[in-house]
Amino acid sequence: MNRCVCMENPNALRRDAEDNRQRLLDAAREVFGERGLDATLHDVARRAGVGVGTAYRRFSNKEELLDALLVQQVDDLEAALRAGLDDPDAWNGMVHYLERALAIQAGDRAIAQILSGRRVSQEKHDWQRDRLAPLVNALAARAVAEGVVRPDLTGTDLIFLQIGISAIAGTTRKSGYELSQTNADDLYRRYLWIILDGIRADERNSPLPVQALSTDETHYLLSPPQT
Amino acid sequence: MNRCVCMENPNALRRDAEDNRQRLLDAAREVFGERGLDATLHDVARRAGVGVGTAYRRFSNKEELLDALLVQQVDDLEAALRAGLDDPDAWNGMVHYLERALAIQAGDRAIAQILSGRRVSQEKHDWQRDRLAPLVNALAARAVAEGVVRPDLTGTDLIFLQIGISAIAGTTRKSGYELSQTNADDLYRRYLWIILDGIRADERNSPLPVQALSTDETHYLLSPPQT
DNA sequence: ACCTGAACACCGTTCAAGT
DNA sequence: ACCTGAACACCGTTCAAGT
Repeated sequence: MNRCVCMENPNALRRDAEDNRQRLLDAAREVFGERGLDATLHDVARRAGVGVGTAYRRFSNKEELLDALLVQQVDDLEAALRAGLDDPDAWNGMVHYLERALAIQAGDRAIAQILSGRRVSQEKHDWQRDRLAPLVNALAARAVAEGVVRPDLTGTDLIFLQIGISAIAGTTRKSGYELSQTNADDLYRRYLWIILDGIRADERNSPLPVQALSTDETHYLLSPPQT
Repeated sequence: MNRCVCMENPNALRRDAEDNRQRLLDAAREVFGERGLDATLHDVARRAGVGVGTAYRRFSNKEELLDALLVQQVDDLEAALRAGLDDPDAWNGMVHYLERALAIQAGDRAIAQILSGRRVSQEKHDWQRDRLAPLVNALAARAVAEGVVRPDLTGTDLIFLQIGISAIAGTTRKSGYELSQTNADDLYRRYLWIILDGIRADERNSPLPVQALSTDETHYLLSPPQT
């Protein structure tokens, strides 16, 4: 019996339930990471070695489970952002953040699909505004202040550009077969670097035709109120 | 009776069948354009005013129907490419092509979804290689030859960059509600222009970390042999 | 409390029955 | 020939029955 555990935290799951929850998360990360969002909850449950019903007892639906995975990724992104801000050089910090963020996204098919347009959860996306947004904004603002990027660059620009590159990475992600010399898995970095050249401060930069979105508008766009 | 028609072209569909085919294509363009790839064939058939079975008599499956829509879009893209090549100014021709191509893609949710990563048909994608690829390659090669873009730019780069921007457009495509001042529908153009600055010839351009893919490799990646 | 798997609804696809 | 819609399989989700 685990009375003490219960007394310490009355909300804690029973140990077997907690085990199953973790097993489901692990299985989900594998299955969705490999096969993308179209993978089946039946498959996830099978890989986790539990019944489908158990998945639905721990997560109210498929989206909730994906959301839980997203939260883990957001932890990683937050770490990457903080590392970027810690870099004494504003440009290097931004570049390293983008490299790291995209490596995370490119390695997980489901994440890439979500970021490149497929809606998932409508709620719970406070994460972006509350946790990541101030950090990306700071990263962009510092680079602007030091004059290393074009003066009209914003944090939301970085988000949208990440979305674009992530879509490219999702397309080039090899589905099993080998490609001649070039490693297609890294191809997205070519476009990251082209975009970095477009971001860099340069008197030849053209004035942009459309204003950037504010953080709130971006948040609203990426996770609109439920239908 | 339509004996003459039959004699002229023995493969022609009966008039009612041809009508239904067109009705299905129109309905499909509307439904998929509005709601994206997740829209139902039942819905398309209903909007077209025919039974589901009819859809399956004209198109062997959902992918085939989407393919038929793609073919129409490819006609438009080809026209945009030819117009770009006809422009006496290499840079303007390329920019106008990209603007036009992205306007087409941004206006259709299904197209944007397809381009930003969701696989559709495995066959029939000879179109890209056979019809569009030589034209994009020529557009890029001319700009390189005239020294208006970075010397390492290829036609396949334009394709992948389009994919990225298209993903951004798909994300910002408003789903019904208004956004303050900025028109979110046009936001993708902001990123097109940032990318154009990254593409433009400039001695400060950084060497790219990854080689471009050849046309054949790109084709292989975008429409691999069947599983 | 929690677990399981049969059962239901929905959508892609097929096919027997109609014209 | 072509059209139709009921019918089947598959996957998301629920729930009665078991521990």
